[in-house]
Amino acid sequence: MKHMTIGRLSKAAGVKVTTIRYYESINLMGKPERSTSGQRLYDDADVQRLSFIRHARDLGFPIDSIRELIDLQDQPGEDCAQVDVIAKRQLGDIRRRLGQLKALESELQNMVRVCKGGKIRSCKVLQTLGE
Amino acid sequence: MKHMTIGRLSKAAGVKVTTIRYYESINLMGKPERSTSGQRLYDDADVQRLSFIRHARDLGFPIDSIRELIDLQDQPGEDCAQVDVIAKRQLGDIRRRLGQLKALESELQNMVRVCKGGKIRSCKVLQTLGE
DNA sequence: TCTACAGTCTACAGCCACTATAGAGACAAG
DNA sequence: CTTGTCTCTATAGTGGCTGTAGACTGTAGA
Repeated sequence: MKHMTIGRLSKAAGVKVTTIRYYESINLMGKPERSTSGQRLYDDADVQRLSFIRHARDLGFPIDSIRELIDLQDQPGEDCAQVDVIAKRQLGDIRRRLGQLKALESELQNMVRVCKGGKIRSCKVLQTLGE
Repeated sequence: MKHMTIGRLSKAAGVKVTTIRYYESINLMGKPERSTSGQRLYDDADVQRLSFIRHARDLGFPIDSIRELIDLQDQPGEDCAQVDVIAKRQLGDIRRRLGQLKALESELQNMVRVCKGGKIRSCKVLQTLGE
């Protein structure tokens, strides 16, 4: 019994309406049934799937990884090693970005700290950037 | 005396040729002189400016902030407070992203740690994502 | 001088993951 | 019946580039 409009799915899963339609257009969400007037109709399974996607997106998983994870979910008898690979790849990605950001933070912090005011002519921040 | 081709500028500043042309198209780099056959010609001032841009990009400054910084550079008598504002805004940005990434890292790390192998049916990682 | 081959040119499409906009039709509450 | 909210499609824009196609130019070696 599908009865949920896209707006209610949106609230239930915490994903914007436009984003849901976007997910449909890239086949991340399947094509839903339609009412006689053409409105999309969803059920609780769709809420589940969309919540899964949202959580994974919140954790920074790219869409393609999410696609892989969903495919894997449909093979409950297989070994979960591949899931682990995807999650660890994502963790590695995040750690790499963390490292980069930390380096940027300290360089920027240094730049800002040496600024004692004054004219642009002698601005340490700009000088550092120009090096 | 402008004599440097775009390829040599590219190497001198560490910015790809296509990116230089892109910067020109968005008016971040000015329109260069051309040789009789139409090739772009640059000089050392262009190397300086492009290096400045590159360093700022490496630090994650958005193009629009870089535009502001370049504009400020052209007013050496003004107070550098505005430069400070831009740099601190960028630092704030980076710190916000750092905070987010750290949160993601620990959540992902937890997910991966509880995985003891087994079948997808009982995969903790997928279960956590589905919640 | 001929020939390779690297470099350069323009113009446009594609990337990711959406977001925004326009214009029209559908539905629920008062 | 009106008002306001929801939904529909289609298309363009975001940021910061990257990739592709097809043509032209410049240079080094045989």
